[in-house]
Amino acid sequence: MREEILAYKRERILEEAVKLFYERGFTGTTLDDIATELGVTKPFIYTHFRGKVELLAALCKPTIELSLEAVTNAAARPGTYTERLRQAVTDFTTVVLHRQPNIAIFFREEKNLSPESLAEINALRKQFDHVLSDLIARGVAAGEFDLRDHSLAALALGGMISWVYTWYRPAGRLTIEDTAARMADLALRMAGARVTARV
Amino acid sequence: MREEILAYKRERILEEAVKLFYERGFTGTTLDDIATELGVTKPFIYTHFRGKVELLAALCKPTIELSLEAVTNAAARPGTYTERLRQAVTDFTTVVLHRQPNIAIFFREEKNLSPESLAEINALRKQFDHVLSDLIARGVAAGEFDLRDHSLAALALGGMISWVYTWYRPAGRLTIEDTAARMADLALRMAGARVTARV
DNA sequence: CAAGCAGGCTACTCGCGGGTAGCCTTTCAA
DNA sequence: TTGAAAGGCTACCCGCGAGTAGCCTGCTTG
Repeated sequence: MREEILAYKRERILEEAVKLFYERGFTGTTLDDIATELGVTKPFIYTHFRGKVELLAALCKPTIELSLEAVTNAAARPGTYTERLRQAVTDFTTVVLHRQPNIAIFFREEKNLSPESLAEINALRKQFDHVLSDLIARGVAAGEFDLRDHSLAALALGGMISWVYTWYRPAGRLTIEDTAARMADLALRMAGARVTARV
Repeated sequence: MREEILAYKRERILEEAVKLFYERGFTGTTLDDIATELGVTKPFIYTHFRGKVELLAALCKPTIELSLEAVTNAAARPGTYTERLRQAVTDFTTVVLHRQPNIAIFFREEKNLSPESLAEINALRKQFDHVLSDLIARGVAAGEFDLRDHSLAALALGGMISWVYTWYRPAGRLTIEDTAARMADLALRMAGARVTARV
């Protein structure tokens, strides 16, 4: 019970930090701003986090982990490589869109992370690229995709999807599900997969 | 002559600012850092720029303008839409890669721009998306491309290319020209263009 | 009811860095 | 040779915000 309350407080702090960092930037947000928004004072935050940069890491890392999991699980599931890639892109897009602020903050505020946190996160990103690239390579080997440079394709594909954090608007004409599905169609087409819908 | 020297000094300041903002971030760089790197002192910078944020705007805006010009010129040139899209993607990628630090700084430090500068730049970006989206739409209408949602395709395509600023390494295995050419191939494939090379 | 403690707040410190006032030096013209 | 202006530097100010010391309150337990 006490543990749960502690965890809840942590969550609330992070929630508000995400909102403000997203709107005003990391340096544009003070700990007092966050505290005020929560109806508490600055020292309260220090009972839950070591400092401002730890806050930043705590809101970036789990999101990158989720992204990695999404593609890893999709790549490992049974089925054709086409199906797996569709799943990977769909799930990754979904993560990006559900965590849009966190993703945006990470890419913008990378330089404000501690070297240690950044190294950890970059290791995850490297894995991410590897898993995706590998999935595509196996699809090519199986004759499902038509590509010479699977590494480049993985980067292009990862970029196309990551980029949605810059333009997606929840109030816009596309839902998260629509967007994810269409990204998957575009991705399969880019990979040169045989059976593709008209996007 | 005096004008030229003035312009040269401005350029040198910007050059060093780009380098440091790229490596350490906008907030992580002090005006003293830039001055020291140039072998001058802080007030020297103030004889050429109003302040730190003006420096930031001065190094972002022209780069976005170049990007817009690249796609605008390509879209307006004669030839098939396939040729025009290839040109647009090639040229835009080339701009991004030649101005990689500037592009990176813009996307990271957007929140540190003055509202006025940001509004100006965002107007350019909106034009950019419109030109690209329109080019694709006309290609579809002409039967050259096969897409239902040209706006989404433009965003996906723009993202795929913009994203290269995050991963391209000048010392890596691909030259700027190679990268641009392959991006163009991927883009045409994504657009569903008829004649496409194996990427 | 007293003692102790957890949790949070008030009220500070202090370094950093953007921005500036005013001086000094060098150059050029008369 | 002197005067003046341009260009840059020294030396400062000052606000801001991260981080902290120590107090206060109210709840729990004996």
